[in-house]
Amino acid sequence: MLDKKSLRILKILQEKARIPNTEVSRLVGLAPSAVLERIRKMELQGIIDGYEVRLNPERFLRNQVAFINVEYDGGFDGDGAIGQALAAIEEIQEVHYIAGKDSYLVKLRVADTRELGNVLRDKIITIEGVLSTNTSTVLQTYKETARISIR
Amino acid sequence: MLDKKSLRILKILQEKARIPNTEVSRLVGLAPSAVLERIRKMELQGIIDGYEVRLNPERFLRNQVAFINVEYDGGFDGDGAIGQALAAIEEIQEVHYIAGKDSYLVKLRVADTRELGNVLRDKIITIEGVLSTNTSTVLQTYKETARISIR
DNA sequence: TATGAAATCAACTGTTT
DNA sequence: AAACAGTTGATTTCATA
Repeated sequence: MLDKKSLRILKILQEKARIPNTEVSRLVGLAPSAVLERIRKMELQGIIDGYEVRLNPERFLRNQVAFINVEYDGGFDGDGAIGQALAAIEEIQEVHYIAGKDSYLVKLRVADTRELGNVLRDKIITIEGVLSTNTSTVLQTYKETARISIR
Repeated sequence: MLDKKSLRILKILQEKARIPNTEVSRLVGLAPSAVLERIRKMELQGIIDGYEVRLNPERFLRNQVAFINVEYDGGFDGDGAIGQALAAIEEIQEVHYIAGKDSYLVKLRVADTRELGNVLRDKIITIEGVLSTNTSTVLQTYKETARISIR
């Protein structure tokens, strides 16, 4: 479905999404108009979902990462209501429903452990149906990317 | 440190990083050259780390997400050697060292559970010092973003 | 730090192969 | 699908406020 040139374009965009099209065209050996058309097509097909700036969390007081296991009472989770309530919390970056454990795994970013406590107390355990939480705080991050290796 | 206009620019770039500067300038009410200079400065200061394309994982056979707890023998983790070895695995998107548990938490993306098994068997448990793994597979994802709310 | 003018370069369209 | 040429529009620099 995607040929070598398109994969090449995506790899370039994964590194530097704000690169000019003409530079991409030089790198992949196509005319700028051809590159433009390929990118457009991939955007329309939903292969490319968008472009994001990567901000440095340290500069925005979002240095503390934590993962939280959220257990709940099944009676309150119709249509994933709890997952949606968790997703609405701004400090939470990821909400996953985990197989087998009947629980959600949540990733969040806050300034420090004090703020972590506040979010837990004020925003998470107050969700109707949430029974308990189990927090793992991160001491060090060795890798953190949304990149997928393209093949 | 960052005034209202710069925050506004960052918010715009978080949504659409490939937006032309002139359009940003119209949105924030500054001249294009002023927008350019602000963005340049934030790039140099490390506030902006880069720009990424967001690809649709389904289109690249990366639909299965899993979180893996990796326990290890402390004697083999000098200088975070195990964290680094985990980070080098292409299917792994995140590697975090977790407080208290003496373990790593890893997030990965693969095509399916078969591939998950292969990565575990061939790439993770083969790292010297890794004692055991505990995998949580994701059934549904409600939210998944690297965005931080700017303030 | 912002603006505005001017130059360079890129984006985009239409046409052709 | 791609290239080419032409037009529109964006980026960038610089002088100035």
